[in-house]
Amino acid sequence: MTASPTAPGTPAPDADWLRLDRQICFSLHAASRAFNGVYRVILKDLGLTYPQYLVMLVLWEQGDLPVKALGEQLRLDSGTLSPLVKRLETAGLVRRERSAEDERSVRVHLTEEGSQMRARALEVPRRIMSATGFDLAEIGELRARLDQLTTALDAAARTEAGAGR
Amino acid sequence: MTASPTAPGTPAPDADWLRLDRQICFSLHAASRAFNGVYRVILKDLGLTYPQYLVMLVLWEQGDLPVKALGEQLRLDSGTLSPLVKRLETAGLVRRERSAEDERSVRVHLTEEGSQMRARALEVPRRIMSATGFDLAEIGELRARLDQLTTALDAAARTEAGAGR
DNA sequence: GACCATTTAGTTGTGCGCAACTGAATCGTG
DNA sequence: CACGATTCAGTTGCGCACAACTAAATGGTC
Repeated sequence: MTASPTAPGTPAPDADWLRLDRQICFSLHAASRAFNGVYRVILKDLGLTYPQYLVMLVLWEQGDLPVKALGEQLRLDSGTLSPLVKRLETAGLVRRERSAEDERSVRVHLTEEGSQMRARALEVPRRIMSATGFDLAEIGELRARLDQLTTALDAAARTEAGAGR
Repeated sequence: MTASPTAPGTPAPDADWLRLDRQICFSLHAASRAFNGVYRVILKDLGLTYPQYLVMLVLWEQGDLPVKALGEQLRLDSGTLSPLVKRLETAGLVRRERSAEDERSVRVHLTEEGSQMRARALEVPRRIMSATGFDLAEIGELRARLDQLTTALDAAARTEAGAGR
């Protein structure tokens, strides 16, 4: 089906590289979107998008944090986080407060409603797990691979970028 | 570091599930964005975004196709493809033509410039490969896993969706 | 204390992704 | 032939992601 169309023994010609290129990166891209689709369905009850859910997970786990710290953990910059957190605030789940010590910093606090949502979110992971059809070991293995990949890609993006920062 | 914070012998409490959940889905999400970042750097010379590059790959491989067929192969709907293809047309890489037999269908044709770009794109896969730090076998393995995951997730999204179509 | 570089959020603009919808062409069935 | 359902592309609206920028606060150095 997706097997090589190349005659046996022939080194992969450029055309095959383009095919392969599509396959690997596309697989990742497609898997990411598929995950997003499942989350969209499961999170609909909570009224959260997947990135919003990620922010809530971090807050539930670590308590109030500055936007900066959220961005570091989720690898998102203020251009993404600022409007996202603002939407969470509009939904009544968080509150933003300028830090007293450092007026540049904005801490994101959970509201009562935001804290209470955690209880309703507890079932989400299990539903996601079952949707993948993978067991814990397989997921762990895949996760390790992906993290390894991300690290390599991030490093490559910096060097490929020429005189990268 | 990311190891379980749970006391030995204790069955993972719900809190740990929320942690794990963040890790697996987040890993995939992060890897996908990291890939996108590398492509952004590498494709800048060609003036393409990653999704635009995917469309060009399909056209280089299979020749002119209706929008519908592009969407099936890339798992994208017209809401995404229509403006994307329009941008490719503005860039002079493709041409859109209503099919004569079926006036509903629009075939996407490569222009001369679009066809010629293929030669310049041939080096892209190798640069991407080297950016991943993975060899062919590892990539193939990862791809198989991801495709398996996508299939499971797509199916789950349909059934989770309640009376899903 | 004055000045400049850095840090931190936020804003703007562009593109992707998807749900929901519109409109035109086609097909099927009576 | 007529009429309703379906198919296909496109549009609208919303949210995410990121580059590039702005604005305010902070820190370091002379």
